[in-house]
Amino acid sequence: MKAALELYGERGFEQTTVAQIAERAGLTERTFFRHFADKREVLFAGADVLQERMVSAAADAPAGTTPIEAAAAGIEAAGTLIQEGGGLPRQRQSIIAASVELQERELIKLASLAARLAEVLRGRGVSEPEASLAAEAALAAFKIGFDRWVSSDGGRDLPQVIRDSLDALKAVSAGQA
Amino acid sequence: MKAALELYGERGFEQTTVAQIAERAGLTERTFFRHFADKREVLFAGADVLQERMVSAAADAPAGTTPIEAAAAGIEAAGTLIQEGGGLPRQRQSIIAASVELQERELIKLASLAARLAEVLRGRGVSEPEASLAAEAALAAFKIGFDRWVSSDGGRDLPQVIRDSLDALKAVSAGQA
DNA sequence: GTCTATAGTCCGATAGAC
DNA sequence: GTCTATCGGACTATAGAC
Repeated sequence: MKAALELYGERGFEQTTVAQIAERAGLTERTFFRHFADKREVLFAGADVLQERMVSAAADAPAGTTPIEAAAAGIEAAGTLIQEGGGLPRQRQSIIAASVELQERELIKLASLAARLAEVLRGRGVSEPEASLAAEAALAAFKIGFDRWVSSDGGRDLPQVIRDSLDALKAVSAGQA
Repeated sequence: MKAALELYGERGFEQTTVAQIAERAGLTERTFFRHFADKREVLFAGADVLQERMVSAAADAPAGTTPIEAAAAGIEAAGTLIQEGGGLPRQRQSIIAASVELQERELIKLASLAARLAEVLRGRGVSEPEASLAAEAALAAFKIGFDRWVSSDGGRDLPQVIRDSLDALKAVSAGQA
């Protein structure tokens, strides 16, 4: 997996073959596909942990919290976890940004997060379509906040950037220019 | 292309080979790939027309329209166009729903719509991140409205369903349960 | 660990439309 | 003559089957 990330960074995702990854890691191709369903999954190995963290945070929000704020708790917790990854998330994102195939995979992972978040909200008594809409809105804020955090050089706090994004989304939804 | 849609519906997308499509259409595999970049693109042949319609509608919104309402004009126009497709969009969606690969492609097309919409909003003087957030919020309402329209049997009006979704998103963003 | 089906690319050749 | 659509065969890599 370290070998895969290195090669994706060096030559690009499409230009890297599984054979090359296996060689560098001292394995066979067959073994690679045992660990990862396909070439792309290497980049999304930690997705389930992130999902769990987000779900827990949203589910643990105090009773009476509005749907959008419960969702906000989820995406801020996700931001905290990502920030703990240090420079790796940024490196990972630059690889993804260079490949349409990887962006497709990224988007379906985000969609899966939104679906789980909507599920949590429904568990909190929110009905449809409000649960799905709150979840999608929160994920939009998460995505854009994360993008801004990645492209900013510096030591901005990711959960805070995500929070600001969500607040901006609220404002723009309310019709503020 | 008609041949491809038939086969995807009959045996499923993954179980259909390009050779089978080509055979039914009376062509060769090579020719299929001249028309479509890959197996999935067949399902998204009209995407550029939809994008243009959406972009025009958003760009033509009266000056002074708020960002979210300009975006709303775009997604409602897209809904009108889809509705003119009759039963085809529903058939298309049932094929997509059965394949993760196709869902990935669908999501990146929607992301492309959001990106174009954000561009239009910036052209209208909206700054970032507000432009991207309004675009993403609108697309979320579009997606969920479309899903609800597809799963409803009846003759509901798609642009109206999308409009209702956006209004619900506004309400939920404002913190209403 | 081997074998195989399939997707998708590259090279070029051919032929009708205008 | 140029543009566009078709076809043929060889080739690589992914991914699944055995």
